Amino acid sequence: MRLATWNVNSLTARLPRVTEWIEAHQPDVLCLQETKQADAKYPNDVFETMGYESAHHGDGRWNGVALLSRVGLSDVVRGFDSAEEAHGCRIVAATCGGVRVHSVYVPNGRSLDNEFYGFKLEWLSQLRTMLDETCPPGTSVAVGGDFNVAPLDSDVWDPAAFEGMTHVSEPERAALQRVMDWGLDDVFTRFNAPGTFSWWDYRGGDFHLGRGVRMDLILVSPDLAERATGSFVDREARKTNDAGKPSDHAPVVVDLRDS
DNA sequence: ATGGTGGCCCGGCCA
Repeated sequence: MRLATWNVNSLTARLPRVTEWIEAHQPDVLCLQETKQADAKYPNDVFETMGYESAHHGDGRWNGVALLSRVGLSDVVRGFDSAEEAHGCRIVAATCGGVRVHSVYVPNGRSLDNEFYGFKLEWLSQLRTMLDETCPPGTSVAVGGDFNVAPLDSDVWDPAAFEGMTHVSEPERAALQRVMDWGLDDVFTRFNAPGTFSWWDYRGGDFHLGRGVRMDLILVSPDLAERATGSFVDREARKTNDAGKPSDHAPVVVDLRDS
Protein backbone atom coordinates (compact mmCIF):
# COMPACT_ATOMS: atom_id res chain seq x y z
CA MET A 1 0.00 0.00 0.00
CA ARG A 2 1.29 3.41 -0.98
CA LEU A 3 0.33 6.29 1.33
CA ALA A 4 0.98 9.89 0.33
CA THR A 5 0.37 13.38 1.66
CA TRP A 6 0.54 16.70 -0.15
CA ASN A 7 -0.30 20.27 0.79
CA VAL A 8 -1.36 21.49 -2.66
CA ASN A 9 -1.94 25.19 -1.83
CA SER A 10 -5.29 25.39 -3.66
CA LEU A 11 -6.69 22.35 -5.41
CA THR A 12 -8.34 24.70 -7.89
CA ALA A 13 -4.97 26.04 -9.00
CA ARG A 14 -3.22 22.69 -8.67
CA LEU A 15 -5.66 20.17 -10.13
CA PRO A 16 -3.63 19.46 -13.31
CA ARG A 17 -0.53 18.91 -11.18
CA VAL A 18 -2.40 16.65 -8.78
CA THR A 19 -3.95 14.43 -11.46
CA GLU A 20 -0.59 14.21 -13.23
CA TRP A 21 1.13 13.23 -9.98
CA ILE A 22 -1.46 10.58 -9.17
CA GLU A 23 -1.06 9.03 -12.62
CA ALA A 24 2.72 8.99 -12.26
CA HIS A 25 2.97 7.75 -8.67
CA GLN A 26 -0.17 5.68 -8.16
CA PRO A 27 -0.87 6.27 -4.47
CA ASP A 28 -3.45 3.99 -2.88
CA VAL A 29 -4.33 6.65 -0.35
CA LEU A 30 -3.61 10.36 -0.77
CA CYS A 31 -4.06 13.01 1.93
CA LEU A 32 -4.46 16.55 0.59
CA GLN A 33 -4.28 19.80 2.51
CA GLU A 34 -5.10 23.41 1.70
CA THR A 35 -7.59 22.54 -1.01
CA LYS A 36 -9.04 26.04 -0.38
CA GLN A 37 -12.39 24.85 -1.65
CA ALA A 38 -15.92 24.41 -0.41
CA ASP A 39 -17.21 20.84 -0.57
CA ALA A 40 -19.47 21.79 -3.50
CA LYS A 41 -16.46 22.79 -5.60
CA TYR A 42 -14.38 19.70 -4.87
CA PRO A 43 -13.71 17.85 -8.18
CA ASN A 44 -15.03 14.53 -6.97
CA ASP A 45 -15.85 13.33 -10.51
CA VAL A 46 -12.29 13.88 -11.73
CA PHE A 47 -10.85 11.62 -9.07
CA GLU A 48 -13.69 9.11 -9.34
CA THR A 49 -12.89 8.68 -13.03
CA MET A 50 -9.32 7.90 -11.96
CA GLY A 51 -10.55 5.19 -9.61
CA TYR A 52 -10.54 7.08 -6.31
CA GLU A 53 -13.22 7.62 -3.75
CA SER A 54 -12.94 10.92 -1.88
CA ALA A 55 -13.85 12.57 1.38
CA HIS A 56 -13.45 16.34 1.39
CA HIS A 57 -13.83 18.78 4.26
CA GLY A 58 -13.77 22.42 3.22
CA ASP A 59 -15.96 25.49 3.51
CA GLY A 60 -14.39 28.10 1.29
CA ARG A 61 -11.22 29.99 0.66
CA TRP A 62 -9.12 28.81 3.61
CA ASN A 63 -7.77 25.44 4.69
CA GLY A 64 -9.70 22.42 3.38
CA VAL A 65 -8.51 18.80 3.55
CA ALA A 66 -9.26 15.69 1.55
CA LEU A 67 -8.71 11.94 1.52
CA LEU A 68 -8.53 10.01 -1.73
CA SER A 69 -8.50 6.22 -1.72
CA ARG A 70 -8.63 3.40 -4.24
CA VAL A 71 -8.66 0.75 -1.50
CA GLY A 72 -12.01 1.65 0.01
CA LEU A 73 -13.19 4.63 2.02
CA SER A 74 -15.71 4.35 4.85
CA ASP A 75 -16.72 5.80 8.22
CA VAL A 76 -15.78 9.36 7.28
CA VAL A 77 -15.39 11.88 10.11
CA ARG A 78 -14.99 15.56 9.31
CA GLY A 79 -13.47 17.85 11.93
CA PHE A 80 -13.06 17.06 15.58
CA ASP A 81 -15.89 15.26 17.25
CA SER A 82 -15.42 17.03 20.57
CA ALA A 83 -15.76 20.66 19.56
CA GLU A 84 -16.57 22.92 16.65
CA GLU A 85 -13.31 23.93 15.03
CA ALA A 86 -12.65 27.62 15.57
CA HIS A 87 -10.62 27.74 12.37
CA GLY A 88 -12.11 24.74 10.74
CA CYS A 89 -11.78 22.22 8.01
CA ARG A 90 -8.35 20.99 9.05
CA ILE A 91 -8.95 17.27 9.52
CA VAL A 92 -10.81 14.48 7.77
CA ALA A 93 -10.58 10.81 8.73
CA ALA A 94 -11.73 7.59 7.09
CA THR A 95 -10.99 3.88 7.02
CA CYS A 96 -9.10 2.93 3.86
CA GLY A 97 -7.92 -0.61 3.21
CA GLY A 98 -8.11 -1.50 6.88
CA VAL A 99 -6.19 1.60 8.00
CA ARG A 100 -7.72 4.50 9.92
CA VAL A 101 -6.31 7.40 7.89
CA HIS A 102 -6.32 11.06 8.91
CA SER A 103 -5.52 13.98 6.61
CA VAL A 104 -4.49 16.90 8.81
CA TYR A 105 -3.63 20.55 8.31
CA VAL A 106 -2.24 21.74 11.62
CA PRO A 107 -2.64 25.50 12.23
CA ASN A 108 0.46 27.52 11.30
CA GLY A 109 0.62 29.47 14.55
CA ARG A 110 1.95 32.61 12.86
CA SER A 111 4.31 33.65 15.70
CA LEU A 112 5.06 32.59 19.25
CA ASP A 113 3.25 35.61 20.73
CA ASN A 114 0.19 35.24 18.48
CA GLU A 115 -3.12 33.84 19.70
CA PHE A 116 -2.99 31.43 16.77
CA TYR A 117 0.07 29.83 18.32
CA GLY A 118 -1.99 28.83 21.35
CA PHE A 119 -4.65 27.55 18.97
CA LYS A 120 -1.98 25.44 17.24
CA LEU A 121 -1.01 23.78 20.55
CA GLU A 122 -4.67 23.23 21.43
CA TRP A 123 -5.37 21.76 18.00
CA LEU A 124 -2.56 19.22 18.37
CA SER A 125 -3.95 18.33 21.80
CA GLN A 126 -7.36 17.74 20.24
CA LEU A 127 -5.75 15.50 17.61
CA ARG A 128 -4.30 13.33 20.37
CA THR A 129 -7.72 13.22 22.05
CA MET A 130 -9.35 12.16 18.78
CA LEU A 131 -6.87 9.29 18.40
CA ASP A 132 -7.54 8.23 22.00
CA GLU A 133 -11.30 8.32 21.51
CA THR A 134 -11.63 6.81 18.02
CA CYS A 135 -8.68 4.41 17.66
CA PRO A 136 -8.57 1.58 20.19
CA PRO A 137 -5.15 0.04 20.92
CA GLY A 138 -4.15 -2.21 18.03
CA THR A 139 -5.89 -0.08 15.39
CA SER A 140 -3.89 0.39 12.20
CA VAL A 141 -3.50 4.17 12.05
CA ALA A 142 -1.92 6.65 9.67
CA VAL A 143 -1.85 10.42 10.16
CA GLY A 144 -0.65 12.28 7.10
CA GLY A 145 -0.50 15.97 6.62
CA ASP A 146 1.08 19.36 6.98
CA PHE A 147 1.95 19.47 10.67
CA ASN A 148 3.55 22.92 10.53
CA VAL A 149 6.12 21.55 12.96
CA ALA A 150 9.70 20.52 12.15
CA PRO A 151 10.28 17.59 14.51
CA LEU A 152 14.08 17.95 14.69
CA ASP A 153 16.63 20.72 14.27
CA SER A 154 17.89 18.83 11.21
CA ASP A 155 14.43 19.31 9.68
CA VAL A 156 15.12 23.01 9.00
CA TRP A 157 17.78 24.33 6.64
CA ASP A 158 19.36 26.54 9.31
CA PRO A 159 18.32 26.16 12.95
CA ALA A 160 19.84 29.55 13.75
CA ALA A 161 17.49 31.21 11.27
CA PHE A 162 14.50 29.71 13.10
CA GLU A 163 15.34 30.80 16.63
CA GLY A 164 12.29 32.38 18.18
CA MET A 165 10.08 31.22 15.30
CA THR A 166 7.19 28.82 15.04
CA HIS A 167 7.67 25.28 13.68
CA VAL A 168 10.68 24.60 15.92
CA SER A 169 9.64 25.80 19.38
CA GLU A 170 9.76 23.38 22.29
CA PRO A 171 6.03 23.54 23.13
CA GLU A 172 4.86 22.66 19.62
CA ARG A 173 7.45 19.91 19.31
CA ALA A 174 6.20 18.59 22.65
CA ALA A 175 2.61 18.78 21.38
CA LEU A 176 3.63 16.81 18.29
CA GLN A 177 5.42 14.30 20.51
CA ARG A 178 2.21 13.88 22.50
CA VAL A 179 0.44 12.93 19.29
CA MET A 180 3.23 10.49 18.42
CA ASP A 181 3.11 9.07 21.94
CA TRP A 182 -0.26 7.59 21.04
CA GLY A 183 2.00 5.11 19.26
CA LEU A 184 2.95 6.63 15.93
CA ASP A 185 6.27 6.38 14.09
CA ASP A 186 7.83 8.97 11.77
CA VAL A 187 9.17 6.24 9.46
CA PHE A 188 10.48 8.79 6.94
CA THR A 189 13.62 9.23 9.04
CA ARG A 190 14.55 5.56 8.56
CA PHE A 191 14.88 5.98 4.81
CA ASN A 192 16.16 9.54 4.32
CA ALA A 193 19.18 11.57 5.32
CA PRO A 194 18.74 14.48 7.75
CA GLY A 195 18.07 17.64 5.78
CA THR A 196 15.57 16.06 3.41
CA PHE A 197 12.82 18.67 3.24
CA SER A 198 9.19 18.80 2.07
CA TRP A 199 8.53 22.56 1.96
CA TRP A 200 10.37 25.53 0.52
CA ASP A 201 9.18 29.13 0.75
CA TYR A 202 8.15 30.57 -2.61
CA ARG A 203 10.12 33.67 -1.76
CA GLY A 204 13.77 34.33 -2.29
CA GLY A 205 14.50 31.30 -4.46
CA ASP A 206 14.56 29.14 -1.36
CA PHE A 207 13.95 25.89 -3.26
CA HIS A 208 16.97 26.38 -5.47
CA LEU A 209 19.08 27.45 -2.50
CA GLY A 210 18.14 24.33 -0.54
CA ARG A 211 16.42 26.37 2.16
CA GLY A 212 13.63 24.02 3.15
CA VAL A 213 11.76 22.55 6.09
CA ARG A 214 10.39 19.06 6.71
CA MET A 215 6.93 19.68 8.11
CA ASP A 216 4.86 17.22 6.04
CA LEU A 217 4.72 13.90 7.87
CA ILE A 218 3.12 10.49 7.56
CA LEU A 219 2.94 9.00 11.05
CA VAL A 220 1.96 5.34 11.32
CA SER A 221 1.12 2.83 14.02
CA PRO A 222 3.68 0.13 14.91
CA ASP A 223 2.10 -2.59 12.76
CA LEU A 224 2.36 -0.32 9.71
CA ALA A 225 5.84 0.92 10.64
CA GLU A 226 6.97 -2.70 10.62
CA ARG A 227 5.61 -3.06 7.08
CA ALA A 228 7.29 0.11 5.75
CA THR A 229 9.61 -0.57 2.82
CA GLY A 230 10.44 2.99 1.85
CA SER A 231 9.60 6.67 2.10
CA PHE A 232 10.50 9.66 -0.02
CA VAL A 233 9.76 13.25 -1.01
CA ASP A 234 9.04 13.94 -4.67
CA ARG A 235 11.10 17.08 -5.22
CA GLU A 236 10.13 17.12 -8.91
CA ALA A 237 6.63 18.17 -7.86
CA ARG A 238 8.09 21.38 -6.39
CA LYS A 239 9.24 22.52 -9.85
CA THR A 240 7.14 24.30 -12.47
CA ASN A 241 6.23 22.06 -15.40
CA ASP A 242 3.80 21.91 -18.34
CA ALA A 243 0.92 21.24 -15.94
CA GLY A 244 1.49 24.53 -14.16
CA LYS A 245 3.08 26.14 -11.16
CA PRO A 246 4.01 24.09 -8.09
CA SER A 247 2.73 24.15 -4.58
CA ASP A 248 5.31 25.31 -2.04
CA HIS A 249 5.07 21.78 -0.57
CA ALA A 250 6.19 18.54 -2.23
CA PRO A 251 4.39 15.22 -1.78
CA VAL A 252 5.65 12.76 0.83
CA VAL A 253 5.21 9.01 0.29
CA VAL A 254 5.37 5.93 2.53
CA ASP A 255 5.25 2.45 1.01
CA LEU A 256 3.99 -0.57 2.99
CA ARG A 257 4.34 -4.20 2.01
CA ASP A 258 1.27 -6.41 2.20
CA SER A 259 0.37 -7.62 5.67
C1' DA B 1 17.76 46.59 3.55
C1' DT B 2 11.56 45.11 6.56
C1' DG B 3 11.93 42.69 0.59
C1' DG B 4 10.72 38.28 -1.86
C1' DT B 5 6.16 34.71 -4.32
C1' DG B 6 1.76 32.71 -4.76
C1' DG B 7 -3.35 32.02 -4.05
C1' DC B 8 -7.48 33.61 -2.38
C1' DC B 9 -10.35 37.26 -5.11
C1' DC B 10 -9.60 42.54 -6.19
C1' DG B 11 -7.60 45.26 -1.04
C1' DG B 12 -5.68 42.72 2.19
C1' DC B 13 -5.06 38.38 4.36
C1' DC B 14 -2.57 34.27 4.78
C1' DA B 15 1.27 31.22 4.29
